[in-house]
Amino acid sequence: MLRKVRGGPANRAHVFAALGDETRLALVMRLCGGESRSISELAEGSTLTRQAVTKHLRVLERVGLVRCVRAGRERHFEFNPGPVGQMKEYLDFVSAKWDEALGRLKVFVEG
Amino acid sequence: MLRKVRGGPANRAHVFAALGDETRLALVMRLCGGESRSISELAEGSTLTRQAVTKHLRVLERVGLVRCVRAGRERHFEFNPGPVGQMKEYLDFVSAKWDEALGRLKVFVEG
DNA sequence: GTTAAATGCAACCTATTGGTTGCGTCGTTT
DNA sequence: AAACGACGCAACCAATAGGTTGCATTTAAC
Repeated sequence: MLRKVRGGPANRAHVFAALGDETRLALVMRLCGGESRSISELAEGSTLTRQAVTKHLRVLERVGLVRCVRAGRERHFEFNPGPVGQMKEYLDFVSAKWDEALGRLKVFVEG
Repeated sequence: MLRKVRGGPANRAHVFAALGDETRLALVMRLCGGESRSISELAEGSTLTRQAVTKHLRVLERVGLVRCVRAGRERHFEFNPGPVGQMKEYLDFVSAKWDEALGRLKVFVEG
């Protein structure tokens, strides 16, 4: 994935990297439905260990894609949409730059 | 990044993982401007070796974010917008599901 | 036909990932 | 207070990522 950046906040690459794993993608899919879940709940359906799921949740939490709130002896994780917006902004920028380039090419070809 | 999936086409996680690296993010930024560049050109501005840049380009190529066309003794890499669209679709789906959940919550709270 | 440039290929190295197991801790529950 | 449930922490492991170096190959240029 990514080398850890000492103390730095999550940059774009880290956010993309956080989604660059099937397990974490599946976790986000489950959590974006609105209901927050405990670690054990999230691990229950999976073939993975609870600790493995915990590690993935931490990765998602570091980049802000999920946040965790303590509830008694459980930790409930819920989706946080902020970074998704950031990613879309980046992708839109790339698309726009590409479309603009295509536009220039068209003008050039057509005279 | 991701364990290699034997023979399978690039799934969503692989595409996100491909952007989960600062160097590759920078490469995409340079290439989405429209002009295709050779490996040496792309390596020139970088602190990295040509071979390192080559490896990153292959990662981007595997998921379809760039494609390569041979031109004499050079290989020119150009941006390909397809996977960006796929990523946006996924992110839009997640956002929509989240907004829908918020909507249900609002209805529940307001009676 | 040499030479030089752009690239391919393979070996190698280190740090990180993704996963496990074992055990300690902290709240709940009875 | 004892037992159980959800969790944190640390050690450990195999595989991969990211990077390097060295050398062979192709192609352009002189």
